[in-house]
Amino acid sequence: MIISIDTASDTPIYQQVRDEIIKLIGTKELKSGDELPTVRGLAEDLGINPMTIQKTYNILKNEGFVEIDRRIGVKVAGLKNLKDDNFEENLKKILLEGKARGYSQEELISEVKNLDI
Amino acid sequence: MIISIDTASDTPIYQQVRDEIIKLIGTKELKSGDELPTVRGLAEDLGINPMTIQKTYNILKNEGFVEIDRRIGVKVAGLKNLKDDNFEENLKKILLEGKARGYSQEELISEVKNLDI
Amino acid sequence: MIISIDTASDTPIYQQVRDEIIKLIGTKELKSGDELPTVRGLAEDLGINPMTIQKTYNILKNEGFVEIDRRIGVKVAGLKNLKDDNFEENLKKILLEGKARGYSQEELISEVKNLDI
Amino acid sequence: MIISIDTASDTPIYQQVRDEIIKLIGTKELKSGDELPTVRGLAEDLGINPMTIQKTYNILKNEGFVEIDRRIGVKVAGLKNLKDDNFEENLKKILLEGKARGYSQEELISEVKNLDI
DNA sequence: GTGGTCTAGACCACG
DNA sequence: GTGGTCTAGACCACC
Repeated sequence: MIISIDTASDTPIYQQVRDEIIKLIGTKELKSGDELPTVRGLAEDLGINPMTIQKTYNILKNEGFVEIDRRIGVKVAGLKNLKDDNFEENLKKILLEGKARGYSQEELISEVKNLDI
Repeated sequence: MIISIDTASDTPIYQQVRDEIIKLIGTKELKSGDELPTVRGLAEDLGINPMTIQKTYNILKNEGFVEIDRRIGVKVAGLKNLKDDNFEENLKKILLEGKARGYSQEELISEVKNLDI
Repeated sequence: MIISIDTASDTPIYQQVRDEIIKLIGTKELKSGDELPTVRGLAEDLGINPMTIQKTYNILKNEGFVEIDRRIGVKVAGLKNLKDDNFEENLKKILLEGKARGYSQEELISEVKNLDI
Repeated sequence: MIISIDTASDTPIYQQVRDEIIKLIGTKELKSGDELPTVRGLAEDLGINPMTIQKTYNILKNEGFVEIDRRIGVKVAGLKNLKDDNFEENLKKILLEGKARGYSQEELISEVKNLDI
C-alpha cells in the first residue's frame, strides 16, 4: 500500500494519511474487506508516531470507511452510501473555487471523468 | 455581502472568510472590479479582530483573487486563469473521496452542473 | 517619457515613479540636462495626485539625480558619481538573494551585461 | 545566527528579518537542512514580538526558502531554483540605478564577484 | 479615509 | 516542545 506524506506540509499528518487511504478506496486500490496495515507497521513505514496512525484509524472508523476488529485488525468497510452533508458542502466549496479560478464547467466535468480512467 | 463564519469551528476564521469570499466570486455574486468591504468594516460586521480580515485579504491578494489599491481599498481582481497544481490536487482528492463515499460519476457531474443554476 | 505605475502594487506610487525615472536615467533614455515633465503634467498623465509627483521630485533632488530650478522646472543633473553606501548595501542584499535563489555567479554577471545591450 | 535589525527603520521588521535570513542563505552561512531558531527564541533574541517572526517565517515558507516541520521547527529548504520574474525585475531595477549613479559595468560585475570571496 | 505593522499576552493543535 | 491563531488596542504610511 503506497502512502506518501509530507511532514513539511501544513495539513496534519493524521489528516494526510486519512486522505491517502480514502483516495486508495476511491480508486478501488483498496476494496471492501481488504485489511489495512497494523498501526505499528504503518507508523514504522512512514517514520511517524503510532499515535498518529491510531488517530487516523479512529477517524476513518467514525466516518464509516473502515471497521476495527480487535482480533483481526482494521479492514475496509462494506460498501454503503456514506453521503454526508458536510462532504457535499466541501465539494461545492472547492468546485466554486474552481469557477473563481476560471475553470469552465467542461473542465471541471472532465476532471470528474478522468477519475475513472 | 453575506458572509457567515463559525467561531467554534476548528478551521481558522481567516480561512473561513477566505473560502466564503471565493465562493462569492465563484457564483459571480462578486465580479471583477467589485469592491470588498473595508478591513475594519468587515471585521466589525463579523465581530472579529481587524487583523484577522487583514490576513484574509492578504492571502486573497497573494492568490491573485483580489487587488489592493491603497487609494480605494480591496477589489476583486480582473479575470485571469488562476490554475494551480495544488488546487487540482485538492479537487482530485475530494472527488476521489466522493467515489469512496459511493457517489457515482453521474452524481458528481450533476454537482458540477448544479453550480451554474 | 514612458512611465508605468501599478496602483495595486504595494510599493508606494511616489517610489514607483522614482524608480522608473532612475531606470530611464540608467538606460540613458534620459540624459544630463534633459527636462522632466512638470509636476502637474506628469500627475495628470498618470492619473494621480500632484503631491505624489512633488514628493518624487523632491526625493530625486535629495538623491542628486535631478536639479530643480524654479524658473525652468526639473532637469536631470549633470553626471557625478552618486555612489552611496546605502545603495551598495541594497545591491549586495539583492545579489545575495539571487544566490539564495540558486542563480550562479555567471547568471548574475550576464544580467549586468544585458543592461548594455 | 547573527541577525541585526533596526527598529527605527521604515522597512518593516518582519521584512528586515526576512532579508537578513536570505542573506545568510546566500552566503552559505545557512545551508539546506540547517535549522532556524524557534519563533519564540528569535523573537526574544531580537526583543520583538513572536508574531513578527511568525510572519517572517511564513513569508519565507511561501517563497520556498524554508520548510516548516511541525515536529522539528523551521529549516532551510533543499536547494531548488527559486527563479522569479518579480525578483529579476527588482534586480534589473537596482542594477540600472547603479548605472544611473555612475557605476561602470566593470564595477557592477566586481560587486557580483565579491560575493564569492 | 484606506490598508499595514506591531505589541503583549492568551489559548490551541500537533506529535 | 513546536508553530498557528486570535484579541484589543495602538500607531504609521499613503493618497
